[in-house]
Amino acid sequence: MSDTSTKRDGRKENASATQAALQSAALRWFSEQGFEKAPVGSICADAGVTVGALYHHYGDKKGLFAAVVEQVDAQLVQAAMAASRAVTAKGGGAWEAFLASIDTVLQAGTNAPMRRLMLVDAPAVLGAQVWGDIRQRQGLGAMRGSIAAIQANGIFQGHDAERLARIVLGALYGGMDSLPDDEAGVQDALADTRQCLVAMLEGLRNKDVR
Amino acid sequence: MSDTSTKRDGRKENASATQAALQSAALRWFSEQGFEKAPVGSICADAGVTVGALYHHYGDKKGLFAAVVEQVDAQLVQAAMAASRAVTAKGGGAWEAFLASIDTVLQAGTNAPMRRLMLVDAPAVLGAQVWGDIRQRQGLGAMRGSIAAIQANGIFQGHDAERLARIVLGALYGGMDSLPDDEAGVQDALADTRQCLVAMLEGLRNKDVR
DNA sequence: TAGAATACATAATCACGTTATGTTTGTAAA
DNA sequence: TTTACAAACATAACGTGATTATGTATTCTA
Repeated sequence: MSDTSTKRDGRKENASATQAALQSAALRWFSEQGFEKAPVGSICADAGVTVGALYHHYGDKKGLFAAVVEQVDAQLVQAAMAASRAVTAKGGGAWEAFLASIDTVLQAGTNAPMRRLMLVDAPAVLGAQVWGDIRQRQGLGAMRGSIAAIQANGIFQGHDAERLARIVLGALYGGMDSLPDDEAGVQDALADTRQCLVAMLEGLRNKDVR
Repeated sequence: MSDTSTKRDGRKENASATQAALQSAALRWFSEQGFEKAPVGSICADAGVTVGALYHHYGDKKGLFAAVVEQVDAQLVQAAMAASRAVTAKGGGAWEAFLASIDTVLQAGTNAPMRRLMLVDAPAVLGAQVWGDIRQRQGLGAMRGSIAAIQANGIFQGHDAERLARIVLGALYGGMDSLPDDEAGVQDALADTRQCLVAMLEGLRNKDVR
């Protein structure tokens, strides 16, 4: 009588529900207060569970943090790829699609708390190994893919895609750092930042290095 | 009888001696173990003082860390400026002098522990305010000065020097991130990284943006 | 020379992450 | 149906390490 396709494990449903609640509460605390000043007790209280649940699912505080970081990073990659595809769908070339994805990341960098979470706390808290793995799966991997794609179109030839990806992302992060924290005038700063980045990329594009 | 020019405060001498010992020990612990895994007790034991001395001079652990970071950053700026001046002294132009200073920073980035200390731990531990002030006084300020100098030579015109400085430093840090941790092959990677960076900068240099 | 301030040392204290130990509940086998 | 087992938590200590409160010696100043 028990249809195996509809038979679901009530435990797993509950578990993923508490995981979602924990990650949601954790995202708020981590982004608003930073990793250090976000007590596990507060996060769990917000999520409506006890610390036991947290340690059962994530092992430790860093584990929960890693899950949050990867989730946010994945969403950003999705948005960037969507923007890229939108340009392609409208007949844009690989280069324009590439720039569109960069624009998306820049726009996301407008959010200061998110910037700290992803670019400041994440590398420090998670360490080179864990953070490196997450980057490879998400942002860095996507950027490397994008660069490899435009390299296939004859652009950016002659250099390691991995290295180019890191340098481009670094410049992108530097540009995000130059954005003002307050809301006013962000769009102007954003436009100027974009121009600088595009100029550098165009230079890299057209130049036959060495 | 007391000659004011030679009369020195014995307390201050002792104080600066313990500060030097403290910062020296702290630099070792912070660079080798990272800020988190460097107990104040161990640092003080290495320095030959008790925790009372640390809290008397620096207020808290972060205060000591900030002092170490600023000291290291200042030394790097000194080295970069020296390299730049050396090029100028040999008849090189402003552009070549600029590239020489960048080379110096890149070379310093070869040291992985130092990279974590200055680029990973520092922003996370000190926070945007304190770290931003240190950067303005040291690395970022120097880079902004260099860019303003070459802008005076007709290069990099039409953009905010502050923004350009952040973007260039970001690209530089991204390039440092792409360097292998092991010793072998660092020089090759360094050379390739340098080529990428120079190409981007040349692009920014020659392009009349917008 | 008295007083004040600096420069520490020492010994609690306290916050917070972690863990050890229960308890419940769903589920699969007997 | 019952038994057993494991996942999914809750609860209450525990331990570590940063901070602080307090004491003391030394040096300068008035």
